[in-house]
Amino acid sequence: MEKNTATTIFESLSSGLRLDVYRLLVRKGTEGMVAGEIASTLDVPPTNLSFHLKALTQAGMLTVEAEGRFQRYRANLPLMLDLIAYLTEECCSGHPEQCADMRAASKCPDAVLPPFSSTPQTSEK
Amino acid sequence: MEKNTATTIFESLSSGLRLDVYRLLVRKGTEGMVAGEIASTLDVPPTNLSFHLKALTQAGMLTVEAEGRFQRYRANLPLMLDLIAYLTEECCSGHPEQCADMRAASKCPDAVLPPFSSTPQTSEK
DNA sequence: TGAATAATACAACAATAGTTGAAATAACAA
DNA sequence: TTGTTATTTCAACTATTGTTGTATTATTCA
Repeated sequence: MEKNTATTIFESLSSGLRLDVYRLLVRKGTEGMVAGEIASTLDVPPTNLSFHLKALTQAGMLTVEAEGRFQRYRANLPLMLDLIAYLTEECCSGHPEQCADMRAASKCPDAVLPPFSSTPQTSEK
Repeated sequence: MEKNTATTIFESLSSGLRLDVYRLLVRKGTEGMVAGEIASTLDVPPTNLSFHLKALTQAGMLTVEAEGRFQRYRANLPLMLDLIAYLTEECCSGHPEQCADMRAASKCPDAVLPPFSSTPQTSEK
């Protein structure tokens, strides 16, 4: 993953409203929601929502599909998993026992750090 | 996790420089680095780095420990794992088969979505 | 003690992001 | 066709963030 891709993703989730949108769509899964439905659910002006949907979509966090005059948005979960892999790339490089310690300290020990659990990731700097 | 915690974390990683700092420290593991070492490695003015270290530390992404007149910074990996759990909370609520599909679409299929892995494995439907 | 070093705080300015209402575009329905 | 609905684009304004140099605090060492 490119560094710019990662920062754009983080930027896209750094607003409370955009985070609400993304999490709402994660819950909806493959069904997704159309723009107006999202706007009324979160009680934001359509023009403002459109601004944030654009940011999320350009970051790749959402996909959009036209349905007549509606636009259906869905969360792009695979991209999130790729981001996680990028973040933990070369974690504790050369010292896997440290990774195990940190993992155990999480409230969610079932979350597997990709480079620790499996084949080494290719580092693209 | 509080929503404000999550947006502050994303905000803290939305700058290219702060992302460089975080990833550098993830690689260093429990050893960490002192501020001046980070500044010279990334070639940024100390005053500017200090600004960004403060943001990352206030977001909880870094810990800091005084060593005489040095300040040693380390990445807080457990918080990242908690963030992942928060993001994928209630993913595809009620439709685990969708989660499996999305997971398979990732470049990193070994990355386990926490709420999916802790969901009862007995599939009905 | 006094000089040197590590790091942060402050102030000023430059740059970017967020919100809103009005207007434009495009699809549907009567 | 004409009117209605869904969504986006645009322009203006407000608010926030990023960078830099200087000053300050605190620690080490001669």
